Amino acid sequence: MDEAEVPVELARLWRIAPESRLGRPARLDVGAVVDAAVALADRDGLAAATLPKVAEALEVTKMSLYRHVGSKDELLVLMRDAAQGPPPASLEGTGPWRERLRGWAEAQAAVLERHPWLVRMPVTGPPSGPNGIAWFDAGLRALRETGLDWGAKVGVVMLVSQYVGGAAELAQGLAAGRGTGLDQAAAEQSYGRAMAALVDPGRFPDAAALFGSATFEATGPDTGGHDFRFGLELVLDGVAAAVERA
Amino acid sequence: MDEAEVPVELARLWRIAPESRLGRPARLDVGAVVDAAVALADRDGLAAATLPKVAEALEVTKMSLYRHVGSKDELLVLMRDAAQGPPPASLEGTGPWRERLRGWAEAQAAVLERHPWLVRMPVTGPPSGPNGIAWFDAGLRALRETGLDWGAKVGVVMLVSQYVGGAAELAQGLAAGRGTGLDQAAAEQSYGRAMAALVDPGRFPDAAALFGSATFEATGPDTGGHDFRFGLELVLDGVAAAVERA
DNA sequence: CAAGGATAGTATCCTAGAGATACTAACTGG
DNA sequence: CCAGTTAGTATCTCTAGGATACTATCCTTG
Repeated sequence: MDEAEVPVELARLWRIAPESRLGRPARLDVGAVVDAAVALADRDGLAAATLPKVAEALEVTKMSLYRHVGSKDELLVLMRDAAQGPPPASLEGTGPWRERLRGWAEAQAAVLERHPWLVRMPVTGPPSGPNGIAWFDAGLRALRETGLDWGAKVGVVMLVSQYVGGAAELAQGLAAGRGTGLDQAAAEQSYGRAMAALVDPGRFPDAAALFGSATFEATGPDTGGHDFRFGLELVLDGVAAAVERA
Repeated sequence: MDEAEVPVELARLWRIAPESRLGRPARLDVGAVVDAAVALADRDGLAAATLPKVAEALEVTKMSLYRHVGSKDELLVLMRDAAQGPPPASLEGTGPWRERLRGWAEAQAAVLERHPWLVRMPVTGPPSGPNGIAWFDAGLRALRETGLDWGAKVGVVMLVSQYVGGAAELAQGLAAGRGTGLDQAAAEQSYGRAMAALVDPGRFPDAAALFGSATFEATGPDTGGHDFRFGLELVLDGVAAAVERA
């Protein structure tokens, strides 16, 4: 635990305070800045979490934020870890790996529903914050009894995580379209109609058949959840095949 | 094929020219703008594809671009479709669905390698451009003989596509870290060391065990390809389970 | 063959964000 | 009480996206 080797950004992520009692006492700290930014993103989307707006929310000038976060990109990393939060205690229990991994995926989906902007955030690398690590750890723990090697476990955890993120992104994409008078049904109908006009059955036989089918007309609000389950079970089936092989 | 109902942005995506011979003839067209933007993104990343820079590359003022693309966001959509290009002819052949879907995924991975910035582009909805539709169509065609219903086929195609994108994103994230003198091995070693210092085996037993293992030290340049195959086969196993059920 | 309408491209403005620099303010320990 | 240390401020620059009002160039029609 030699913390001297840890770079500054990681120290901030893990909230390792230098504990210096010198100089002017701070009104702000990393947590306050990040919380304010997360609150803004929750309310008005990721684009609203700008340095000027965060500063205004904290009643402070923009530049003072740089005392605590280093850069906008670093703020984004901090925001992700903070918004994720720790994995819920309900994942602690024991049980068959499939149930546990399913629960893990659903818990992550719940987080993404609470903070929709998390989905659009660029992934800059492997998890490195305390909460990111905690989720990662929980995912690995679900696979503990499977006999998979480390590489496979990592692959499985990232695959499931990717799936959850992709599904959330898709759900959000479908849910967008309201806002300027068009409700979701109208948006989808207009998409379907335009596609029907553009997709030539000669060039794109299968796609045209899809758009010709009733698939894009009967999508109610519950479909998202149903589709999510379907894909998740598919992924879990794939994991099961790997587990049986090991 | 009533093209009157198609909104302007879709008309531009599909290159449906209004064919008006009136007025001053254009030096530019949608294709030229998009190609220039793609070239910039290929060379210097997505952030380099700004309206001023595209305009400079075309020796034209920034504002003239708005005659052809409508907005920056629309340009991004156009760029995606253009960069994807049509799916390769090699996917046309027939064969068992698993081989075909695998080939489809690999072809898509190749596109993402050629245009790395595609990975980071926000997904704004279902595919709507000609190339996006063509890829989608090819994916559906690979599943034609599986007996899956439309909803399942769509889910499978999107799942595989998501997987490819996620894997590419991960590969890029790992490949970043060079640039300021640190080569990849050094970056990974430094990441591993910092994590080893921060991840408390008491709080995060499985993650700590992972970082303690040799997993993060033995990753050569070929590992990406290997991991990609592993995850892809996993996904295909899941699809196989769904196909057998149908 | 000249208007005049239609379209392409330009010049100039504004807003907003990220960040650099140089400053002032507040505290603490010698 | 003062010198060093740290927190927050004021002001400036650069870059980007976009709005508006203009000029340039061409085709068509009278």
